[in-house]
Amino acid sequence: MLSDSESALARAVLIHGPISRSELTSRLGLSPPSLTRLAKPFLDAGLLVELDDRTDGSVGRPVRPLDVRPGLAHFAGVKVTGDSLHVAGTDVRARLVAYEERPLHGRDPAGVAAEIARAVRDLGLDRIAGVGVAIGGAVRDGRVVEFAPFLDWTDVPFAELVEAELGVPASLENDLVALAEAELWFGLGRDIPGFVVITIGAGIGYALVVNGQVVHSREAGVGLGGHIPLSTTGPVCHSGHRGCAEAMLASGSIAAQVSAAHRRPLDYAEALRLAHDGDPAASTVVDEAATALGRLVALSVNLTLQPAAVLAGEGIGLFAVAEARVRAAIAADRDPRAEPVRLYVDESGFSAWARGAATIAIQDAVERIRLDQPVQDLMTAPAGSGETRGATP
Amino acid sequence: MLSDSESALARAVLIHGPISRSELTSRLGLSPPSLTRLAKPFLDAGLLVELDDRTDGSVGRPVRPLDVRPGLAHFAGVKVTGDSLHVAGTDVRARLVAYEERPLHGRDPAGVAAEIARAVRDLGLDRIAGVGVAIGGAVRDGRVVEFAPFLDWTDVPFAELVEAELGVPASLENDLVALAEAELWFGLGRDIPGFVVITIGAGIGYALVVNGQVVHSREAGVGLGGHIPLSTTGPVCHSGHRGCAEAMLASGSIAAQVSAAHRRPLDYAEALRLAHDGDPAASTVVDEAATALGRLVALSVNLTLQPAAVLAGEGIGLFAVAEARVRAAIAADRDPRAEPVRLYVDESGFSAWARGAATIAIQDAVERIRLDQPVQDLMTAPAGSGETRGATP
DNA sequence: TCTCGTTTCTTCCGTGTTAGAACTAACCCA
DNA sequence: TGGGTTAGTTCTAACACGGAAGAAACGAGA
Repeated sequence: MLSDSESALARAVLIHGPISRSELTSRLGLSPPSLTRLAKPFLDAGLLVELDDRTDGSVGRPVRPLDVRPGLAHFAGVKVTGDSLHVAGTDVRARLVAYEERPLHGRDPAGVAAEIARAVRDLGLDRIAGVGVAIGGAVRDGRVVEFAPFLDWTDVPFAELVEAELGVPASLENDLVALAEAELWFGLGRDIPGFVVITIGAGIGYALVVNGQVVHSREAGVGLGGHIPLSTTGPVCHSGHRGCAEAMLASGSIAAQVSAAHRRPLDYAEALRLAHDGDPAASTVVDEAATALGRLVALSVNLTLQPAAVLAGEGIGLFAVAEARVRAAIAADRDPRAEPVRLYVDESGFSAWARGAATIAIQDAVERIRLDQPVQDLMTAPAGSGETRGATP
Repeated sequence: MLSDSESALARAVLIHGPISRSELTSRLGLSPPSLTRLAKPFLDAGLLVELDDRTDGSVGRPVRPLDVRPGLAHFAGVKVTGDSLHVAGTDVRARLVAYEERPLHGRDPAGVAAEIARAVRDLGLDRIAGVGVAIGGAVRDGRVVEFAPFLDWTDVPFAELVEAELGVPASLENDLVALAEAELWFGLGRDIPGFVVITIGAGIGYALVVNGQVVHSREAGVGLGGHIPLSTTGPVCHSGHRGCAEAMLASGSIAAQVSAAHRRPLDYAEALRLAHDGDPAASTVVDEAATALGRLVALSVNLTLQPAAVLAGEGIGLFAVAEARVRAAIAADRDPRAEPVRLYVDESGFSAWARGAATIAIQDAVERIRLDQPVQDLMTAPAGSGETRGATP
């Protein structure tokens, strides 16, 4: 187990790419001697390397930036829905190197674990140091699914099952928490200490980052953000809320409204395309949705006091079609004296979920680092019973 | 300046009252030897004392709980509005020992500072170790008022002015942040790491605590929580929002609605009394307000993922009159799978604001502790230019 | 070409914080 | 009176950290 400073160093190099010791001093609040001392074991173990970044024209001794050793490891991330697996292979920085989507043939935990193992193996990646699994529902300690409504699971020790099938450490997390962690480590959060995450797609998801930490409340698993009221005239969601976020923004609801207007079945992509092409019925629905999205963003940033938002999810195409409406709705519900909301759109659609899952595996791998062992052990370390993810109350 | 562990010890003893070293080990994550070592300088300096809590019947050596030395110091807290000062004298745990409200005769900063000094002196307390000032508006570094709309101030170095008048270290903070700090240190937050704070009164205030930290965003000074839309049919606030939190909940708005219905001027207290006595017009207005309050609580806990809320402010009487409506409205906007919202009502009305201000002074005094000086210096230490409150970006 | 200035990084070393082991203190109970 | 139990202390080794001074590696100018 690493000390706090060692963890901070590992995280900073992982997140901020090649970075010199001198820049790390200010970022970590440590002295130059400490950085020399802390970095050496990482270099000796082969986890970090020193780039010889030849001179950039400035005077003085040239910097020797530290970076993660190239090709150190791969990670896998799996988002599990009720009927499909979305599987990503990534490098240590959660950049996609492989991605596949495949249907899920059953819901019993052992079978799903086996399918995950097969899908991860089929990615064909070597040196997989960990697999992250993201799931809609409540997760305890990164190991156990407390409940997952889409899979009908209760208290399933799923990380164990995946580890047994795959022989690689597995990490479990709520899908929205995982996505927020990905944005915090490898997306927007590298520069901003707090923001909300809103996902649109089959459902509406919500997560929150404050003071550089993802809010790990049990609330996160329940999906409270999905039924925030946004319109008094909109359609009704499955739970009976008129004009709630799900009713206004879920792809199925938008497709159904446009289909009804056109009296023929249309899917979400077609609905967006029609709106983009100026079809009046589709435009009305999409404009209402965009206004609702803007209201949701404004409400959440106003109430969380975080002036930034990440929009993601497989239904994010809505934003491209109606960006102006979204921004106008945000501005309308935002005090002009407050700073404008910074909006970041993650265009990667569904793969963002799997990338979030991989981020969880990466974070757990960082916690597993042992500097007194050769580098291979990062990949072959037994999945300890002492995993700490989510263990803090 | 104290080390991190020393600060943690000071804070833990201050907040958790008489507390044994052994309990502190688990709370601070330190070993018994460390607690012996850390506590000794505080005892030697006379800041803490050892209670000899005689046996409670359990076996083993009896505990020697640590506590703050009784009568160590007093603090003053002042909430400044556009036309009044609310001045509290407290002990080291922000418990009121004196309270006074007086009109403000002018708005120029020097004059206000002089009136504050006079009011604090008139409390008649000895050993005042610091004065906290809470103000509606944005505050920088705990020293400067960036802007305060009710006072028409911009960039006023107000802490300096108060220190010059009073000869005691002064600490400045936004009023809602101060109130949230008070709840975090001496109220609800002692047991719960995250909650929202909603105040009702002349205006509607909002603050947020996550992971044991008050969110110190610049947003806090703007008052974004006050104009959250809560009803489509309610009255219009000064800024033109129909059914916003101010329009539904501010005491002036409620009084005006009831007055209009009765065609005679009534104040807020009378409006509440009429509603309590079953007057139909007043009941309608108050019930709508209670429903709006419940919606606001539900929205904020749902979007901050914090299942607890503190209600405070001088208009809090509304809750007592219509508690059932408030709770019903919360439940209606809350997913039944989520845990129920824990509601804490701070009944102390206006003095809660001044108590918040005193809390800021207490926190700053803890940061000023020097263990190598006799205890008197806590009270006579010069107000250093190196105050750190709010200095972190 | 040689020195000087500049910036980065390292070595050496003193300081201060921490916890493990063993111990003492202070009680209850039989 | 002596054993059991829990609280707290003393001693000490480990170690993380930063200050001071120095080394490394460059550009710039004489």
